[in-house]
Amino acid sequence: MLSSYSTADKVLLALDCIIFGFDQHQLKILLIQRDFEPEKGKWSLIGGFLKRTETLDDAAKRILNHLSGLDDIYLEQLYTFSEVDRDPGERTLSTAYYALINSEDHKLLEDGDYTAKWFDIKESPNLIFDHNEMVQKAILRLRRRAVSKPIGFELLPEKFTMLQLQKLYEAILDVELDKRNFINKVNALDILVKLDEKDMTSSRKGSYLYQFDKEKYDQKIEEGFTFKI
Amino acid sequence: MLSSYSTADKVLLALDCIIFGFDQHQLKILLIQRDFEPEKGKWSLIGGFLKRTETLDDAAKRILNHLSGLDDIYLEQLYTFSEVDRDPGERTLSTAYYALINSEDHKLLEDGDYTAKWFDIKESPNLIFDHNEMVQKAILRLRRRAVSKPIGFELLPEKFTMLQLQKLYEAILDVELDKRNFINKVNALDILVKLDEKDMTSSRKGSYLYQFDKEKYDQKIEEGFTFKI
DNA sequence: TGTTTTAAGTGTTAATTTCACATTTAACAA
DNA sequence: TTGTTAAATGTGAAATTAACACTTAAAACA
Repeated sequence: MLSSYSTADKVLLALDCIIFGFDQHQLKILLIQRDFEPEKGKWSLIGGFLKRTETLDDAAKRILNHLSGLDDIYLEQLYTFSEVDRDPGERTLSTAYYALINSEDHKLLEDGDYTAKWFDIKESPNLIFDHNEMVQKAILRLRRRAVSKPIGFELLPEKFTMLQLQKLYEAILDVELDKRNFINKVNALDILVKLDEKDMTSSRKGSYLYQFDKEKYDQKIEEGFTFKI
Repeated sequence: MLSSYSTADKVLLALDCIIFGFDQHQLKILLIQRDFEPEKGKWSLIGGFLKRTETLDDAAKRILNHLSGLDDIYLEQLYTFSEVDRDPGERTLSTAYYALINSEDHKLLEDGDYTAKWFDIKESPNLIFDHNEMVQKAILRLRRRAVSKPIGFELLPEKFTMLQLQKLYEAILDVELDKRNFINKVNALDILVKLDEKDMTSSRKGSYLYQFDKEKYDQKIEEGFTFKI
């Protein structure tokens, strides 16, 4: 190997977080207004730079927490973007992370330093640099993920109705699903507990609430099962 | 955003290439003996450092070519590894790339500076740093990839037998497949041309050779079809 | 020349999964 | 009590997948 440590170039490594949110209806994305040059004032993903003493996973969490107040979010690495001129300021690579959270549960910080704001995914503004590309890639990954492992149970309120779960899947996959088939498939997974309680806000009859059985779920994951909507 | 360019840390960014090969029987992996400290003499993935003026894709190609003589290989980004002490020499992150090639077609350079050598995937030596982990992750990705899109047609000789194709899938997936079902599924894809020629090396009767119909294949890819063995 | 040997080639059936689809029911309101 | 609203429920047809064994072509050999 000809290149050794001493002669190799060092680079800036940024992180950008694609945070998807679900508010019972729509898939949203969390963006901030960039407060420094270049591209000051434009919308961008939540981002920052890696420090020498942390892993990428740690950095993604730190940056997300710092810029949005969000805590305890499971972030997954997506891809490292490396076009030479992707950031006109300085040669910077960026590792993108993504997460899917319940945008109603997690309250955003609202102080003056920066503004993090939820956008409907279909109406989000144009983003700086290669951030649009990052979002596209994250959506594709999220979809593939959603149909292979049950994603998003963690996303809903602790108790939720089948319809809510279905809406979540419909939002992620951007398709309409058949109610009966959806219920049958989810029930076949055997990872939900049907409660005696009903949610009465949406209809006269009320709809049963379900809870997610963490133990069974973890067991199934271990067995390596896949979910296919 | 509080961190700006000037205050951010710069880091070394390495690349490591997981090159899978197939020689009609086994899945192999290409390794080299490291010729500098730390860990000099131990086996490792083919790796090097990113230069400031190139993309990761370009760097991966350059490094692979330089250390193995392999050219024109399609490499795909796998993951960026970032444990703080993953490289005891200096704080270094590494983006891993992987590829699958026909190890008989591509001849390796054989000069004295370094030694690249194929190992049976099931008998490969222990590797330095986190390279074992990289290989594991690459295998999983390759498997997922293999069952969703037809991979590996490019891997075989131009003309190949059904059995060769089946062996390739068996090697990647590490399972045994039923001959009849395999043939039926592949034929259903309608992307192979059956030739009048036979391969007489393996049996008295001889087995028909097939060729891969690039045009049909590209068209199917465009239509977004998936392959499921 | 015909008998043996070897791997290639081939098709059917049962089981499972997926999809499409319409009526009844519980609760409240009027 | 009647009307209204959304929730709950099941079946049959179609498609896909999985399991499975015998025949055939060609060369080798007697």
